[in-house]
Amino acid sequence: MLTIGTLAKKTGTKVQTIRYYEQIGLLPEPGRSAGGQRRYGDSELDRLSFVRHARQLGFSLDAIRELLDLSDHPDKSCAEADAIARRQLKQVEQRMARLEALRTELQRMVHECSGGHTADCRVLEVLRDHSECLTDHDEIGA
Amino acid sequence: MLTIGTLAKKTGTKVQTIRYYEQIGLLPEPGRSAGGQRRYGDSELDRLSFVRHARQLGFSLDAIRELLDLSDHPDKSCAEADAIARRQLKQVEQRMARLEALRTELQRMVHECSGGHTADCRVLEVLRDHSECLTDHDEIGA
DNA sequence: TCTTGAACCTACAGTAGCTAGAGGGTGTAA
DNA sequence: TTACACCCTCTAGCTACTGTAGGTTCAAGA
Repeated sequence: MLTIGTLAKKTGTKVQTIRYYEQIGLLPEPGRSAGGQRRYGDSELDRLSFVRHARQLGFSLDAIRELLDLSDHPDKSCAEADAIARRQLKQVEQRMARLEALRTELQRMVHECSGGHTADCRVLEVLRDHSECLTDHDEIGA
Repeated sequence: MLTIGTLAKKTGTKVQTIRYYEQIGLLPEPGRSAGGQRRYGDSELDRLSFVRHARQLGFSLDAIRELLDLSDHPDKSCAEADAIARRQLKQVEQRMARLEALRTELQRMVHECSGGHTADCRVLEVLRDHSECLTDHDEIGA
């Protein structure tokens, strides 16, 4: 039986995060010691590892909830899990494309800056005048 | 003189967001009509455009605050603005590298999925077993 | 001049995914 | 038994907004 601190160390999670996952129903309520402290077994360790790995791959907690549910029902079709992963992949690709455009413009700003006074700063100038912008950014957020 | 709604349309910002920027001190308090409604001039339009453009490039509101301050002092050295932009560029490059790794693993998951039952789903299997993971992910978040 | 309806106002709550702190209780080894 | 690391709950905070409730103002048309 593991304490919450041990589970945290084993999974690279903060203690508060584990309690948070329990609170939002991502992890089941664990058993408790006589004094009321949480005690975990291997199944909880596996479940939390699953969650952390999925988080590291950028899945949202909602998506992870779906994936966990699928994982709990081995007879269900795999198609749904596949769809979630594809959706995630698409999001990652979109974000990459967006960052690519940002990188280009930031590089331009930085390379053109000659290092004088802010009055002539290319960085500020580019920010001031959107029309100089080579790329279109409809959406905000990386 | 522009109403807040017109300013919002011209800059592609939501009305609430403009009020929020004012609240956190990113935009100055504007003049008001006799009835108490906000009225904006060209300087506010420029300032908000600057903010939006910087946001679109992924700068944080804190970074934008610094950039605005520099922009307000044309005699200051450009070096600081340059440093902020370089920091941002670095962040973008780091995020891209991270997304690249995620994309690789997601592609692997998706390509290996044969479409049967979740019991044999590669997607879930990969998530379950971190040791199969080709990449290291210390940090969470794109 | 009056009315209508869109646009405005403030204040507060909610979003994701945690993280930190206060103030107190538990578990274990010396 | 005492020390001390660890655990508990509860609440608030973070970023950058977004939405809602309940009420007021403005400008155009009758």
